[in-house]
Amino acid sequence: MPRAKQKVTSLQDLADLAGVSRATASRALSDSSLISDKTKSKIRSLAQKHNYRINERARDFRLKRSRVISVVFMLDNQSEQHMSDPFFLEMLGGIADSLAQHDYDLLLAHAPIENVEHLRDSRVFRNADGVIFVGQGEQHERLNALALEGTPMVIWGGKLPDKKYCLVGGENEHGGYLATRHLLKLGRRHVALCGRIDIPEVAQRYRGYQRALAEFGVAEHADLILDVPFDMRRAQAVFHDVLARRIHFDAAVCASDVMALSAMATFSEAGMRVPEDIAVVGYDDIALAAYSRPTLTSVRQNIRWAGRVLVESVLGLINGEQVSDTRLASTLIVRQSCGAPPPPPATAL
Amino acid sequence: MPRAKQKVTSLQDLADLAGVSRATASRALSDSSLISDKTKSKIRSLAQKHNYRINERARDFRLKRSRVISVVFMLDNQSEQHMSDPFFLEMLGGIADSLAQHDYDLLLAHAPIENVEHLRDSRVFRNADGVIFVGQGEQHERLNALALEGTPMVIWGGKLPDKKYCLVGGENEHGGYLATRHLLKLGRRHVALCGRIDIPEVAQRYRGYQRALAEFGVAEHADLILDVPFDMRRAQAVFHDVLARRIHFDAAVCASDVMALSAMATFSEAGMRVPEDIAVVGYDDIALAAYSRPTLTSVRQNIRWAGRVLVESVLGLINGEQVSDTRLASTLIVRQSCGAPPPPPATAL
DNA sequence: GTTGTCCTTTCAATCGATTGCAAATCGGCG
DNA sequence: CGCCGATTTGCAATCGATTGAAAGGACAAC
Repeated sequence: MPRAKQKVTSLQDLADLAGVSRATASRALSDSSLISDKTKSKIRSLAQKHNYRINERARDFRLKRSRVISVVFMLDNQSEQHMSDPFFLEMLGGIADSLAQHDYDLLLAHAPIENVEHLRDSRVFRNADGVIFVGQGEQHERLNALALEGTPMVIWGGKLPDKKYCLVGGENEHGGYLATRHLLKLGRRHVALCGRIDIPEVAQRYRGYQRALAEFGVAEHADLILDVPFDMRRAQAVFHDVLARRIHFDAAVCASDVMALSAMATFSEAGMRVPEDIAVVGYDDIALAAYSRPTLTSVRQNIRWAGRVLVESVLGLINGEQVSDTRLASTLIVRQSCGAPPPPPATAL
Repeated sequence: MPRAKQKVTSLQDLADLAGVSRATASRALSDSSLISDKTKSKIRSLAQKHNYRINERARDFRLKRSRVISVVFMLDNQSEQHMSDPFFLEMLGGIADSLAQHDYDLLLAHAPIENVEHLRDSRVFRNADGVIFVGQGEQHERLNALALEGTPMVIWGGKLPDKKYCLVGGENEHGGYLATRHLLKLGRRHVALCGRIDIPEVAQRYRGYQRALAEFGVAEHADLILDVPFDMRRAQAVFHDVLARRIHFDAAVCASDVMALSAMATFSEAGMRVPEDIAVVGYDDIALAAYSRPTLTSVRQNIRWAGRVLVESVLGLINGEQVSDTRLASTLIVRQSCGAPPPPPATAL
């Protein structure tokens, strides 16, 4: 009958109850080999009976750790911070679940892709044992500098030659290749690539795009490399502009599903038929992609797994382990019709 | 020239540097009236010069607070936790921004709608100064009990008569009314209501639905009240089933945009024309709603503002203030065509 | 010179844990 | 009984801040 007479809140209370010292109680609970089994079990059962729970904040303070990991989303919008892509939610869900499993808290933050410097002295770095960046933006150099300062740090993004940080990323080259090849196989010969080439992940997909073109003997055309931002509104503006400039293309590889949906809407708005006139392929395979009309073909990466890997990598760094980079597989999901493939594994939080 | 000779990490270091005691340094930094201006400015400039930052964890420990607010998403899926709705991301973004502004951390968690009990003894409650619940699920009683235990707690949801907790919610009755009236005005007479009536928010919208029907002299039909879960996959199954049962309806009010998109896809998959045969109205007005074909009419609530209000309410409770409930306005967004209204304010994180 | 007042500053306890080292206890053996 | 070594437990410092109470100093009045 676990009925507490009076609240046992501190280790001292528990120790008093057991008639031992605080030190003994502490060691008993942490299963130190210094304590006899008899004492251990006595203290443990008392703790249970009085519903004692260690004050984690006190312990963390003493041990000079925080059990907090900061998660920084790098957003490509200069002025206002926008984060409307379900991709982020899926990634966040994967990270959050995994952190919870390891008894870590998560501190959510965002940074504009053009400057992470202000994070250095913020809670993001000061109050956390480690940091996960989602996206590199254009901050490669600054991220390198931050990594060298010692805070354990892992980044989701694309590999750059001189990187000093631990990286987790998808097979972007392969993904770009798959998407492009898919369209070429369908007979398209004027395939646009939409995204910001100065973002490492997109740059890699661009290489895959080039490889596919080469394989099919199709010449690359500079006009078809479109600098489209991830932000929905601004993406739409760019697509409008592209149409206005009467650039001729019959297919588009987009850097995200949201971008693809945005493209599809803009194109059909302008009177073109999708996919008859312009076929579109997205990236990420978000759950909603299955519900668009026409349904969206997309390159899937296992984002939830990516979250788990990011967490395990940063915890490894915290424990002083040698952590190597990880590359996650990319697969092309071709959707025939809405009902056919069941909606992809939805984002669990 | 802010050049630190040796690291000044603790208050003690700073005090030594200034030739005062730790107590004086502490008071100087917190602007206590006990300290003379001269001393204050001396200590402050020293702190600046040596780049001293207070150890927040130590302070929080001393002050027995955590500066963490838990955010719990209540999900309606029994088995696996799914959270694919961009609505959550928008809400989370609003909450996260607002918490950051007040220098609070956020601890992300989820709970199945059928049981929040396990949270009681988890970090969610033990390590946080307050808790925000997004959704009530079917946990009204348990939430009441938790609220009475003393942890500051605010809930996003629908008002229930005997609630003991602080509530923030939308004008659900009005929203349901607007959506239904919109369809009735278009001449539809067999309007289905899709959602789970046992969830308070949906129950309120149902009342608005009834009011609109009554206003147009349309009889309510029990067959048209469809028990559709929020989860995309399961929603789709229900819509399939409804079609199989040959229930006749020419319009649907859905409890979320994701549900509406799911409905539209299923219906057109089955050969019906949307909106000619079945018109659909969603709820939340997520950014992607503007990009669906046909575009989705939806009821908008200002979710980012809701996040801010939730945060301010829970902080108010923490400060011992009397905090009253808040109701946010709902407006119907009728979309004519994709490009016409610019995409709604995207979700900022 | 002594006393009283007011303004500053310091002393020292405290929050709840961990841990190196010293001390106590125990059992066994000469 | 005394001693020894091994095992078990306790002492006390420590992490970095806050804060009530006491002490110190300056200055004016008596």
